[in-house]
Amino acid sequence: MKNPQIPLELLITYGATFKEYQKGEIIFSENEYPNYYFQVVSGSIKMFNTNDEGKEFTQGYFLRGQSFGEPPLLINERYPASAMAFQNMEVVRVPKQKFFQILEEHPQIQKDFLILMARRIHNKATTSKDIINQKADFRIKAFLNSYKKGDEKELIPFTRQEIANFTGLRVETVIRTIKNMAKKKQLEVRDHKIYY
Amino acid sequence: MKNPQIPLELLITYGATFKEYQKGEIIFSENEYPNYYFQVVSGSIKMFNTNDEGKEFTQGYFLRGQSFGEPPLLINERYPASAMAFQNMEVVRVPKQKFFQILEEHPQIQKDFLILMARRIHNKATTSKDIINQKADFRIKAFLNSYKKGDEKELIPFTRQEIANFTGLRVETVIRTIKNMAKKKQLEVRDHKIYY
DNA sequence: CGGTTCCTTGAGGATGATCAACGAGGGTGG
DNA sequence: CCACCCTCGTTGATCATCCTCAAGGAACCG
Repeated sequence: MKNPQIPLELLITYGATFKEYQKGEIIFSENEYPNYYFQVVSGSIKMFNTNDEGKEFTQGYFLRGQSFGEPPLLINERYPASAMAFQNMEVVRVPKQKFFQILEEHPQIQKDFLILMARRIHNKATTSKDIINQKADFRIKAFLNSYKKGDEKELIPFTRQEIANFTGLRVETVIRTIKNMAKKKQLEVRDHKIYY
Repeated sequence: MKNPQIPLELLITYGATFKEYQKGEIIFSENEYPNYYFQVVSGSIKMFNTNDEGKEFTQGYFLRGQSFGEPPLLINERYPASAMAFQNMEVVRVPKQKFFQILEEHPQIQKDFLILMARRIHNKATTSKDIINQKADFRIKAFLNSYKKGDEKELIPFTRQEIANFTGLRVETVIRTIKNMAKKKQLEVRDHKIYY
């Protein structure tokens, strides 16, 4: 695990336990009260909401080394979204009180969390403005840009459904829009795979 | 100023300066790099984005005592949105380096900021899910709920345009939807004023 | 090879956007 | 006090984008 939010060894000294999840399993659900601090050991998770009509909205993905679900823990509120294993994966967790204790006893870690939270807000503000009030192709471009690593054209490892869930669009709209973008040379589709 | 994020006296010992803005004046703009830590002394500000077609999206309002624009400051990034005086108002500000110094020298304040950032994320996650993927009346209800203080029916102090900017809708849509909600007794409109 | 997941296409529909006027109320200066 | 202006609210008509529904097709995996 590279650059874990909190080193595993440290977590272990505070009584951390490890747990495996199969792809699709729920780690916690919207509206529950948090009891643990979580970190991804391997694999990744998806944070998401489901609306009245069953349509899903993806708040974000969390990869190996990243912590997730801390804000509600810090402010004693219910989870605003659910967390699901996006692949077979492993998490490490410590009980709430232990987490607070870690923050107290390790000022540098507390500071790291302040920076992390700031980064998350920045991210969410950017994502919001890129989705709300924007046309389908703009939303998709914003998504692709944010998940792109380098400058070269690269394979986008998300299904059209996943892109739809993240951008607040429907699969069919994503398919048609992407086709259009390909026609305008804004991206490439080879073998149903998207390169951007 | 009640419950200011950082007490004014303390800010002053770190060289804070005060500045007044007229309603509509810009305090900082999207894409600029931050140089100051800001706090509202009186009045309020609006954080917002403008899209290609000039349509505005309101990220949030910040009232007296609240700090704003800290996340980009903490992570050395550009502002993702602009800040404008929503009324005639006053801010207090300290230079970036002084702000970091305050955090270093006052652990309790650093902790307060961690909590504050967590609260903001929680808020943004909630707002996102209430806007993206939702129908007009749901968006408006979510907005009204979030800005409502008590349990009694109360006057909503926002224009329809402001509601539109916050919910990602158009004024006309807000007007028509509110009219409809009034017909369904979900709120009241007397003298053009909204009670909810 | 069969099942599962993902992708695709077309037709039709609905919600919200756009455009163009106009109305209402409040404040200001003559 | 009245006229004017400015901001905000309102309405109707038309339009566009995206959604919905329904039906297959393609790719991949065990």
